[in-house]
Amino acid sequence: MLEIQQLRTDLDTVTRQLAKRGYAFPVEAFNALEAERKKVQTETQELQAQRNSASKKIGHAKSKGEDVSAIMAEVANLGDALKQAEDHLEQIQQQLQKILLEVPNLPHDSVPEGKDETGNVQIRRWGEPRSFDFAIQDHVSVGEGLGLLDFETAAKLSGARFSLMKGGLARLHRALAQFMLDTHTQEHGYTETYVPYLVNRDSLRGTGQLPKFEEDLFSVHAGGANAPGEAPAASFHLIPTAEVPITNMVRDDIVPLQALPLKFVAHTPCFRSEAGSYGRDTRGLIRQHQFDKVELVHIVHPDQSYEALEQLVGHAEKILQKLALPYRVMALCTGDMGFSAAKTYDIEVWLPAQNTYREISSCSNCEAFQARRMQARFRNENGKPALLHTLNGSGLAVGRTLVAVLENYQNADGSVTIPEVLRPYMNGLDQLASSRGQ
RNA sequence: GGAGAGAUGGCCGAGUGGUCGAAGGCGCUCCCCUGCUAAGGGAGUAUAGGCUCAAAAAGCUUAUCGAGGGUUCGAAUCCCUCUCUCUCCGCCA
Repeated sequence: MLEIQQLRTDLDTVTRQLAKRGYAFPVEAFNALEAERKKVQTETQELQAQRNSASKKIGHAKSKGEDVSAIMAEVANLGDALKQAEDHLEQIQQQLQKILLEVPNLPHDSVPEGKDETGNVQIRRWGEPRSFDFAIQDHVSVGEGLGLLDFETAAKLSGARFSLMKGGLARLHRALAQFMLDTHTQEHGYTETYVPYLVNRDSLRGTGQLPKFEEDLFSVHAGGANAPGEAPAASFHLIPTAEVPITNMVRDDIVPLQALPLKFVAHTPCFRSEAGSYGRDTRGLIRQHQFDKVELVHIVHPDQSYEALEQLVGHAEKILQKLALPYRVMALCTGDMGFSAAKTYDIEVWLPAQNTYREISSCSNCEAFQARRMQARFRNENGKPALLHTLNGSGLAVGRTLVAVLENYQNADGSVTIPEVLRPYMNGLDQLASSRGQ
């Protein structure tokens, strides 16, 4: 959410900035509502002041045993007018709020301008893609060839965009998550957290998924999807990312200055409806309704958020470096950034079967955008509450990391070498060999 | 699931219709006092808005006592709904 003051005083800048990311701010509707709001709010508050002072007088008079009928008469007609004014004001403010909640964040000055992903800018590249002297397979063929990856059964259990892993592959998946958690907690100073996978609507509003992206979420209702008479507010939503529960830890809080920065990591499943992505990445593990992710969140002093963003990306990169997986870091352009982000780096890992780099992490500084929605504050140097800055990034998407391992570490005989750093998590195993159902 | 109790400022806690944004205490800030420390005295100490203003300062004003609704000229206080916490019972991984 943007600052309403900024919209009132500097609307031109705001609309220009938003236009960079392809968002047309409804200037006229906003200005009309604002003018109306100002008028009605003043009226309402005047009426309230009248009522309050009359009521006070009645109180005084009564305590002295005086007659109050004269003052009562004075206020008699106030009620209806006041009620009407209050209702009107409420209605206007809801409309303003609706506009505000759907406006994306302003891009930081350093964000390259562009319309879509073709406008993203490569910042750096790490590692050299391995050259293969045999015909490579994609991760699906590798996994199925090993007998450890089974989409057919997953489809029977749930449907499309679900997966089933077995044996060494399931273990490798777990090993990756453990390895990531251990690295971030032991080497990067994150506090490990275990968080709810079902969250309420306030949390989703706080991080920006609601109200605009409802169709991307799965929701659940106690007692079944059609629980009679159940209000939508009583429903839960499955987290699309651990960013939601972790970041909302500080919602409605005032964090002491000396507690900053807060750095949390969590390994959670993520659930996405993938509405609107029909036909994209239908094969394999790349785009699933359910996937695991190790998420990093920073809650920081506003002066430090850009420094924190660089650190955050570095922490995610570290995982790929340890796994010796080639990647590149992209600065997303204005047109490709997510709703809440002021600046985003994507990390893209090399997938030999696709002969390209694919997103495996997205690290964003949301500045005060989420904090304002969440009323997440800290007590600043002057002892005054001020909005925090929030950042989040994948460190990394576990399923996609598994894909990268399967493809980059595959061998001619269909086996997969297990990266060094994962072997301690695999009971010393050094490769996934063609399974006879272990 | 059943029965009961509760939710008040940074914290504790008083307050059952009127001068209450809220006693008192703790904490914190500033000042005074005191060889140092400790103790003591005084003052201050919520948040988010709106309006006036070029702006700041300042002033005026509104809202907020878990959330939402209602009664009333007036609600922390009365009524309704919800959320959460605690105690006991039941069930359960």
